[in-house]
Amino acid sequence: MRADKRRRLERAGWTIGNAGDFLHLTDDERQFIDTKLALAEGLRHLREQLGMTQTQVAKRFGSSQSRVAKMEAAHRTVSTDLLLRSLFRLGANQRDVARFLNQKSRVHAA
Amino acid sequence: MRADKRRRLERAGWTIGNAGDFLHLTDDERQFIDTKLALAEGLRHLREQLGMTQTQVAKRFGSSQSRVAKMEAAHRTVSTDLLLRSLFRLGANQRDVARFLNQKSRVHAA
DNA sequence: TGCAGATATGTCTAATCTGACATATTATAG
DNA sequence: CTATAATATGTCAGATTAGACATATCTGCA
Repeated sequence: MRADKRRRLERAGWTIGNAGDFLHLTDDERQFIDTKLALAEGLRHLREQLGMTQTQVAKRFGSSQSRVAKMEAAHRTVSTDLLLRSLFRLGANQRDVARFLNQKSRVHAA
Repeated sequence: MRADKRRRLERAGWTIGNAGDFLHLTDDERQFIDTKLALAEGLRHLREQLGMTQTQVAKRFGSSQSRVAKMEAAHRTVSTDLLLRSLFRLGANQRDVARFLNQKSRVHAA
């Protein structure tokens, strides 16, 4: 992995010291992170397709813009429960979610 | 929905008074529950395929048998984060998870 | 029936997540 | 550049979830 991916993970709240540390993640932890990132990206795409701002989405969710930003960043304080519920609230269905997961992972082992 | 489904949801910890109450769930909440049930079933099938008991799985997870039982029951005190992490720990990958989601939901609107 | 292994349920405390809010950064128009 | 809308980051208190443990129920089988 290089800088771009690294930055994404760090922005997502994963405390990563360096690439070496990253490699300490077990395979299943990596897959879990990939899954979260996939859902987060799906949420962002869905919102953009709907032509909504994070603030508008937040209002619809009864949440705040900052939480929506964190959802889309797959921040560590955001659970997959929240991501899934949010996707469904924006009109996605299980098949859509499955499609997001099958999309090639955006983060690969270094 | 009928008794069997109803019982499943109740066992899963969803406080359901009656079918009418169930219908008060919004569509997105129903989809979220379906998703959780799909992951929970996937976990049970995976464990059975591996020929492991809940206790063995618990040991591997560093958790307890009771937690594993609750995972497989999609109990309300179990998050999708825990279900996903557990699936990956048992060797599933994102594609497998996506397949579980695409499996026809086992719970349908009444 | 009665025992043993497996699975299910209830409750507790610590850890994690949630929305709110303040504030910072970034992007776009004029 | 410089407003202004949009998005991102940090922190906190209240809500939810995690694992532990006790205990109950279920499932064969002698």
